[in-house]
Amino acid sequence: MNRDWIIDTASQVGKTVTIKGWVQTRRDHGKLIFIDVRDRSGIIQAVFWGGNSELFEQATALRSEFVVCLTGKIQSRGEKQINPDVPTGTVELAVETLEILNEAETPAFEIEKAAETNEETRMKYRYLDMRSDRMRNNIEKRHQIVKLIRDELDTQKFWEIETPYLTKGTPEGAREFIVPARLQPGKFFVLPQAPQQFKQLLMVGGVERYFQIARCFRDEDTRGDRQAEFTQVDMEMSFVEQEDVMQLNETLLIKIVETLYPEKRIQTVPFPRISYADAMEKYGKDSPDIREDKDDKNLLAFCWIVDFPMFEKTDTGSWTFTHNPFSAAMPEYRQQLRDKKDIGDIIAAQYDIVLNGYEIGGGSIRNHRAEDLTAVLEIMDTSPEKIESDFGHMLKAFKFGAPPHGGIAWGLERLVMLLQGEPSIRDVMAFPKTGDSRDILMDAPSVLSDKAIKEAGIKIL
RNA sequence: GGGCUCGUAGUGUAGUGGUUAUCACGCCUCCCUGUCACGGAGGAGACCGCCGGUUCAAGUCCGGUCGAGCCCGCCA
Repeated sequence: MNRDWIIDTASQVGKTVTIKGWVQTRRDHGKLIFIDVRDRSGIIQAVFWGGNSELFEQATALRSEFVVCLTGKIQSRGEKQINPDVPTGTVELAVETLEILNEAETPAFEIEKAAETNEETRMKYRYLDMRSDRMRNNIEKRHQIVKLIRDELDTQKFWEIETPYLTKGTPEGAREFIVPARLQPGKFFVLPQAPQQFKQLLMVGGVERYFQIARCFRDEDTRGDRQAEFTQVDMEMSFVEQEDVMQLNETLLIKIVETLYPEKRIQTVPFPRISYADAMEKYGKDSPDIREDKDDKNLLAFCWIVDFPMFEKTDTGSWTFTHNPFSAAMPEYRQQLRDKKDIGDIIAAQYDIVLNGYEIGGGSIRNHRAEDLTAVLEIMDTSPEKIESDFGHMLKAFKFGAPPHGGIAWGLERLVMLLQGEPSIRDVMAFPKTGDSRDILMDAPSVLSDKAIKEAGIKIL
């Protein structure tokens, strides 16, 4: 590829290079023009000297965000001309040729001032926002975190497997996005709120160790730390107990911080473990912020929340699960679950990972025996017909030699948000949605044609 | 479903119910050979989100609406 990265030029004095990027600023001194050129890697000062040359005339026409290809020689700057604030501040590009690859209208906001610009404008012009240091750094760091996770889980013998996005609705939990099934009029797929059932079926399938960087969809109201569409680092393992899952994940989180955020300090290692009851009593929430100094930008206080009650009473007095129906009881409570005795006292083999007051993940050991899952559903007074229609496929699968298994899922954006010190998960997503889950860049959702609606087999009320 | 905050040139903002709506950045023209937040001179750009009401008079007060954000509910 015929281009040199700007960041590399700092050590390339004397070399003739080809730089491609965007014009960040222009400082026109009449017979001397400086152009700061930006690519993904950095910024370099390009110099055009005087007179009436054709090259100089071209440089006069350059404006903010023009896309250019520059060739020339990297030269070191005079001592008084060094800019210590820029990585390439000791060198500059003596331009020999300039090609304008594309012109640009005046940007909707100054790229260098994106941080002060209204978020609505930033989202509408996300492709401009992304050119800012802040957003580029967030996107790059997110990539590096995901890559580290992939590499690490690969060495731990995990397989990355994609599970369907067109799937079956789940009976409880978050409201789901629905997708009309054209070939089965009147029937619908839903988009998964999590790959939960599929990853358990992978365990039945003998995969043993699975992970996925999985997109999940929940049609609920949003928050600064919740989007309708988000990404989970989802994993599941066979032949493990709670301790194994927690250890592996703790090690992985520590490795991410130590490798990619060496300036940050983890408050306590191993991560403290707090029972659900203690967390509620002491902090009033199950995602406590246990930082000693909440003003310390480099302090990361991880903790595990454990010993969740398996069931809680609903408003109507019946039992419901606190997490999901697939969670198993702690080993010492498994007989009690089958006997359906003292239901409110049963502790689940369930764990949440919390960072600086945010739940960044949660998981459990699952019921791998059909009778245990059935017991959970019966405790909740689920009718035999509903058990069969909603969970029959899982119960059936479990009867064909399902291994003991368990797993966890992280909210990737929340983790990246906290590591990057951003106030919202929108800031670590390339194309986030607004508070009412609209995409103001693409203008979605949008009205469909009558033909498309008819083909989908649906009617608009 | 509910509560709260905000909406003024391209961007960020100032603006006691009273004349021609403030400032900075950006933009345009001209000048400038070492700037890097370049500098200098000049210029354009707003009908104050939208609709209605109160008032002699509304950017300012009231109601509604649209849009953005925060929070509660919700998020197995």
